[in-house]
Amino acid sequence: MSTNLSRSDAIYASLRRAILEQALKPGTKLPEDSIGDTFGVSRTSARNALLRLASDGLVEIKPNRGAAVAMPTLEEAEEVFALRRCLEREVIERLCKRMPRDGIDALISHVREEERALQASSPRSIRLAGEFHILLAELTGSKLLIDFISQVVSRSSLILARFGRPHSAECGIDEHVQLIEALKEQDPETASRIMDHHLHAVEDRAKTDDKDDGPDIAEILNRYMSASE
Amino acid sequence: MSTNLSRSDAIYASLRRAILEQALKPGTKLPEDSIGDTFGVSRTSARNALLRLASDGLVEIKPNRGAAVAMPTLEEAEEVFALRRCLEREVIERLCKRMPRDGIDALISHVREEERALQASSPRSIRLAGEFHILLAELTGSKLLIDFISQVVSRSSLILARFGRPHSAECGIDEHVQLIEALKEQDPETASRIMDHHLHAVEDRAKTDDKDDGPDIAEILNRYMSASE
DNA sequence: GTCCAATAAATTGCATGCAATTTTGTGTTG
DNA sequence: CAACACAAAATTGCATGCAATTTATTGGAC
Repeated sequence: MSTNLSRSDAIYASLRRAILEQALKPGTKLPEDSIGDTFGVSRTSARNALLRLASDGLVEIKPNRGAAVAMPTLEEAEEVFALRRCLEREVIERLCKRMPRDGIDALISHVREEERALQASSPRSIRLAGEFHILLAELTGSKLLIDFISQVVSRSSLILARFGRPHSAECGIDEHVQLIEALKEQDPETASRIMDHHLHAVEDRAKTDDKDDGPDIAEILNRYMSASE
Repeated sequence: MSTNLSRSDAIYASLRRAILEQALKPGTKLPEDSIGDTFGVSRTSARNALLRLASDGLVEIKPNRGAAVAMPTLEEAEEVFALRRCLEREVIERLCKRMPRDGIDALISHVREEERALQASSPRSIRLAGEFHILLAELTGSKLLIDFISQVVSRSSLILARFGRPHSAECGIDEHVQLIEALKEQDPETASRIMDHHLHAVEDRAKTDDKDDGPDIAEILNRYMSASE
């Protein structure tokens, strides 16, 4: 474990990543004991991490029944995307008013990384696609907006994992490129239109009905645990 | 303790209420041991409740330093109100499109309750004022929107507790009444204008600089613990 | 009086164990 | 075969204790 991260922080990061990269599928049980064993810690730390993931909406905890990766319904999917559109519109409006000095560069750099991950067929590409949107929110400088965007983006990923084609990224990179171009021009109308179009495309991609079962939890967590060291 | 509520649920509810009614002021330390002692449970349950309150933004937890009621800065205050305006606008738009069958009655009933609490000079009036907004969100039927509205309303209460006059409610009841009238007419423009005006008024009221120190934690928690039984 | 170091006290991070609850497996019956 | 009852196993909710960290107190020096 890294010196600065508490045990529960490390577990949180690993589980989060595994869920967002679709290695842990919706519905996958996450027993405290198994997680604790896998990370070589007690249930206490595992439980803390699960509580945090639950508040992010990535995990569902039912009393006396344990934790599992959240299983969004189609109804919830509608809600998430509707609210996401509202929030991302707000992000775009704010960024057209005020884009930080290195904002455009950071976005371009991020898209580069998305491209590299996609070419390498790395599972990271799925997570990075979502993180582009979180980066947009970060550029607004509003902590609470970042938190809310992060939640809707995470939930979108779950929806994709549940209802979309296996291992498909939720965003097209070219759509991100177009958005950056519009943000450069600081035209709220165009940028908002592109974001709206992009989010509808994301939503459509997320709603192809296709499901399969996931492999053994410890196996997956081992991979993600190593990655966080 | 109620039969259906877990220990941490009961503690969460009591602490939340105490914070929202301004009995526990921003910055108040919340030691696990004290809370556990007050409620007659171990630290485990106290810690779980604190973690939940932290994810709501009502409590701040720092590693190795413990938990305290959140202390919003003026900067955070700006953010919260800006985002709140965006979200409440979304609520209003949705309610003008679709108001549930008993929606208006529920709102009127709630305002009645606000009035009664205000007449009785009950600390509940502060909490109820915020809960009017949460009720609006509930009428949209969107779980996630309720969650986010709940967070911004809670944080607004903290801001008021920090920067506003002592024991002042964040909303004028007449403003709520006006809003209900506008929702009855299902006119999104008017309703949005009134809500915006209302939220600016709330924000102004929240920014009178005045602070004082709070009394003993156990004393306050005892009062709120009894109330949850 | 202020400042510093040492000590004591308070508190958190975490592991562990037990009781309660839920899930799974097995055997019996129709 | 399906349905049911019961036992065993797995898991959660929670309390408790210990080590680590932080905060408060005390005493001494200037």
